[in-house]
Amino acid sequence: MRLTERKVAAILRQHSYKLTPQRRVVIQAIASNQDHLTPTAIYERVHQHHPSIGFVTIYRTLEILAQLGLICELHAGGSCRSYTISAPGHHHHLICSNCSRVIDFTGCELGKVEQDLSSKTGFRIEGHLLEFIGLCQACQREAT
Amino acid sequence: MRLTERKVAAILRQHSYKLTPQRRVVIQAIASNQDHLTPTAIYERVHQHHPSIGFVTIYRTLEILAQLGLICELHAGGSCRSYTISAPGHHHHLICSNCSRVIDFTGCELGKVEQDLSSKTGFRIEGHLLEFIGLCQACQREAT
DNA sequence: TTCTAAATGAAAAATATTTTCATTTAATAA
DNA sequence: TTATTAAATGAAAATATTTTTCATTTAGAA
Ligand SMILES: [Mn+2]
Ligand SMILES: [Mn+2]
Ligand SMILES: [Zn+2]
Ligand SMILES: [Zn+2]
Repeated sequence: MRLTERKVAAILRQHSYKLTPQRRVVIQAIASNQDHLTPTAIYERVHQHHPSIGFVTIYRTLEILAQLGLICELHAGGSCRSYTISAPGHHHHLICSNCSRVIDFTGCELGKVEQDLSSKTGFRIEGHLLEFIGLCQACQREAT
Repeated sequence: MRLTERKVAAILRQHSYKLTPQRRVVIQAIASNQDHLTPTAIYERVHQHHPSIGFVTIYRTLEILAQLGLICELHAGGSCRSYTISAPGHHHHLICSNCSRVIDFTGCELGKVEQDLSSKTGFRIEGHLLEFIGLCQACQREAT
């Protein structure tokens, strides 16, 4: 799904959000970059050409765009850092995007993928994190 | 690897770290819990029985324990939240634990795993994040 | 015991994120 | 157009998270 201005405008309007110059600029900053940008990185890029745009607008815009599915949010939510006893490098989570419940599961088959990647990239792979995001049963019901 | 007090003591000593009462308590808090605990959650648990322990000690202790591989750190590093253009729910990263470089890769085979999980748990799965952690070639060399 | 490198807690600094509120503006309909 | 108004903005303050600094205490070795 290329993220054309037209499309963004339509989707925003559908939800009675306005397409403001500030939002255009934020979208442009994200769309024109392959990397994952932190709010601060986005702010800095935007700020160069539009010094009047503040941090608050960045945060608010990101929240809306992510909610509408126009951009994708990784490792979201306040402080997402956490600790657990060492199960060295194997983590498998099933996360409910609504209620944030986390279920651990076992039995992933990533050995093959891991080897391929390792030989292709030269990385010495030490562990992995596999997270599925979705809606738990309770939250599916609740969503009517 | 059960995390016995004896073992922890040995490993700490090996690296000329001291085994202090505060560290005992933090380790105990993490080891006695299945969940992933944020620094704040750990602080709160510890604080109930040992109100004199401060936040700084928690943070410092977590850093050391993680570095020694005694505990496992998830979604680490300051602000780990970031945004990218929508590739709905598919994310595959190869992350260097030393220099933090992130490489995207394609072609994971998770359909089967996803279906199994879905039918086992009732989750409606909408996306996933697969991250391999390791050392990139450059950092392997550097580590001599 | 004595000694000392390492650890601690308090406070402050640095970041990151959210809330509040007065003002401005995009979109729509006269 | 112009008027209307719900939505958006920016500044500032409030909150939350993480790191740094430093004077004091302590674990562990001798
Ligand atoms: Mn886990
Ligand atoms: Mn990615
Ligand atoms: Zn749920
Ligand atoms: Zn590297």
